[in-house]
Amino acid sequence: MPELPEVETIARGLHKRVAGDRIESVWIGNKREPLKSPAAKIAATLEGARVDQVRRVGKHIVFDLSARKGASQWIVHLGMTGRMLVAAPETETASHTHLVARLESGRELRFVDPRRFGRLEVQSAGFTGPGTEPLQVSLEDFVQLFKGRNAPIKGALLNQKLLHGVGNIYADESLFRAGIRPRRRASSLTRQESARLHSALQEVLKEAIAAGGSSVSDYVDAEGEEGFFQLQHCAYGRAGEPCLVCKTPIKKIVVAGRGTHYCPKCQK
DNA sequence: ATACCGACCTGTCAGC
DNA sequence: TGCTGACAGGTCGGTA
Repeated sequence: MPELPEVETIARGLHKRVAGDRIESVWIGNKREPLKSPAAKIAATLEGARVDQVRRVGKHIVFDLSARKGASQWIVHLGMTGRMLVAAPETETASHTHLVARLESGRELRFVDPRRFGRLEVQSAGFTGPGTEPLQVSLEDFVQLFKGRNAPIKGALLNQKLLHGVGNIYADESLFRAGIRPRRRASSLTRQESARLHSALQEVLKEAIAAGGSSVSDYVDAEGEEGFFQLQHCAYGRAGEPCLVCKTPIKKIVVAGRGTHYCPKCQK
C-alpha cells in the first residue's frame, strides 16, 4: 500500500501523537506474525521504552526509543496493506491486528496487516535503509545510479537498493511527468531526460506529501484520514481514460512484473 | 552482478 | 447467489 508520501504522512502523524509517550506493555499475536526479529525481543525492547521520535526512512517507519538499557529502534515496514494506528483502548480491535502497544497516556498503537507483507523489527541503532533518499539525491548521484543499467527505467525506480521509497504509483506518475516511457532501458536515458526525471520525481513526491498521500483503496494515515493525491494522478489507475495533456487513452502494460500506466503519445 | 519471475498472503471485484 | 480467476500501493529468494 504505502510508498514514500504515505509513509511520510503516517510517520509525521505518529510523531505528533506519540512522541514523548512511553510504551507500557506489548501484545503480539502468535500465529505466523510478520516479524523479522523474535517476538520476545521486540516485546522486551518496546516495553518500558520512551518514544523520542517517529520518522520515515525510505518506506520504513522508524521509532527512535530510549530506555534505561539504552537507545534502540523499532522499524516497521507496512508492506502492501499494513496500517499503524493510534487508537483508544475501547475501540474495537480490527481483524489482522498483529501487535498492540499500550501507551502510558492510555492510548494504544496498533499494527494491522491483512496480507502480512509488512515487517517488524528492532535493533540497537543506526538504521539507514537500503538505498538513497529520493528527496535528497543530487542530480549527479541520480544519474550515477542508473548508469549501465539494462533494466527498464521503471524497474530501476522501483529498486529499493538504488532509491528507497519509490513504489508503483510514484514511478508511473514521475515517468509521465518526465515524458519517458517506462520500458526504456535505464542506461538509454539522455542527460536531459535524467534531469527531467530527477525533478519530476521530487516534485511528484513533494506534492503527494502535501496532499497527505494517495488513497487508492484503503490507505489511511495514523489518524485514520485518507490522502487525496489520487485525485491528481495523471497515469496510475487511469487505463483507457484520456491523457490529461493530449487526450490519447492511457495504456496499461506490465513492466518489472507490475501494472504500469503511461501515455503512448506524451511519453517517448 | 544483474534481471526476471514466482512465492508470499488476504480481500475485492468482474465475469460467468 | 456463488464460484473462479485476476489483480492489488511490496519484497524476497531462486534461477538464468
